[in-house]
Amino acid sequence: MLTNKTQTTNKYGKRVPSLTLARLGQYLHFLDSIDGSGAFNISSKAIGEALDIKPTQVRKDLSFFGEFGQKSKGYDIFDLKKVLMEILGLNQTYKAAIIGVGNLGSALLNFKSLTQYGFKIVAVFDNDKHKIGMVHYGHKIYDISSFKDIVADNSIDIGIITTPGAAAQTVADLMCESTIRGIINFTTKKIKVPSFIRLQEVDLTLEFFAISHHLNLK
Amino acid sequence: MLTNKTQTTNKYGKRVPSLTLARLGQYLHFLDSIDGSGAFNISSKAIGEALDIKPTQVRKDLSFFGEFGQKSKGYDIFDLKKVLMEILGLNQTYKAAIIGVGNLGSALLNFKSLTQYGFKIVAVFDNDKHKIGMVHYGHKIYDISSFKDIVADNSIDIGIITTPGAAAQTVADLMCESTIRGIINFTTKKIKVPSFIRLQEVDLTLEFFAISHHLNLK
DNA sequence: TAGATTGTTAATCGATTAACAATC
DNA sequence: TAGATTGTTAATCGATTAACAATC
Repeated sequence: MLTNKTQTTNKYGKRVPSLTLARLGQYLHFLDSIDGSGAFNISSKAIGEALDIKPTQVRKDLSFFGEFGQKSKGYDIFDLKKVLMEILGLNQTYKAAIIGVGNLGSALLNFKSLTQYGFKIVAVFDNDKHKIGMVHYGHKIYDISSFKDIVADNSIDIGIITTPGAAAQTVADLMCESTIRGIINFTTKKIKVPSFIRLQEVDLTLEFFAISHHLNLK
Repeated sequence: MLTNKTQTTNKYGKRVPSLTLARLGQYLHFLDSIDGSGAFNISSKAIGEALDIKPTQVRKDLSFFGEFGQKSKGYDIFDLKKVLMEILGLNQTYKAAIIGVGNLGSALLNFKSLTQYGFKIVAVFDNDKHKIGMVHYGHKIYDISSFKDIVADNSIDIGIITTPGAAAQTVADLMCESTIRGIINFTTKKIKVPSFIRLQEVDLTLEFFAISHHLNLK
């Protein structure tokens, strides 16, 4: 979940709120969606209106990284997209491994947006004897016991945890001793990792709870 | 994504930050995980340590809704679970519809945690002629054109959008004219809904961007 | 009693936003 | 020039946290 808890520091040493980071991603999505519509420039006002964000917030977010606009013209769509992709580290590709080939793991395996932005799933693991060895959507499912070797051989950057919650910490520990430097945990169990690992916890049930809480008030 | 943007008001009229709401869900998950371990009480300190949250934050979050602890003892695990479930509206069941039977839609269809907490998927829709009529994990896939009737007949509460982004707003509009009062949008396209609808936007690519941004700095 | 732990107050911290000078 | 829009400053707003009295 993208909260304002974790912060990063940009290349100039400035602290960047992680909510800013989340919004930069939204800006990129929006620019992608209007690209090719004929317009060349866009204002912070227009971006803000589309995304329900104040224009000052848009400009402030960008100001952490430089000056990219032109007074009275706004931002060049193509240039801003390039800038955002650079900020978000999307000017290179990343190798990811999925651990836990359930429904969610399979969904991520086929998630087109990931490929589009340069995230490549290069290995898939499970501990279920019935699944190991199977070819699943073009990916051979490996035994979790061969995790260390395969991750090292492929110098994998990102680990995706889609196991049952009970296995999350064990899997995370395994990842932390490998080349993996970023982890996305899709289980409802919080995990602990050393500070040199970037961790994103994505708990989908919390999104449903926010809805049920709200509906229940009525 | 659970940000601190949307707020709700509790039954006493107090404003509740939505980050508080997200944490309440985490507390519940944690209590679920230690339930049956033999302990009867737990302190805010212990909850905080497990979830990497300050004990004062835990107590503050709970204080929006009442006083549930006992001085020098902490909280009764069973009682606190009950309280959290009530706050989160989990003392009843909800009927949900999924629109878009791709990989993510299928994953949610089989998401055990949802059933566990009382979210029941009662109808599944798509606009793909090849999918319509098929029985998918026990659910017949309906034509999106029959959406209005089926949602009304089943008085569905929650709409889950797992279509391609391009269809998100159209689908959302359809939902807003139905009995649906809560929407979860899994596409990367932001949608607009009237203020009486609770909207949760879940953009999974943003979680990957947070990782790539971080790895790219190194 | 001493120790543990609550609930709440007040201080601090950080993020958002209004205002505005600069300028294309 | 007048209008549009930037980048930044300073004010505001809101969330987190330290401190502590209360009390089991």
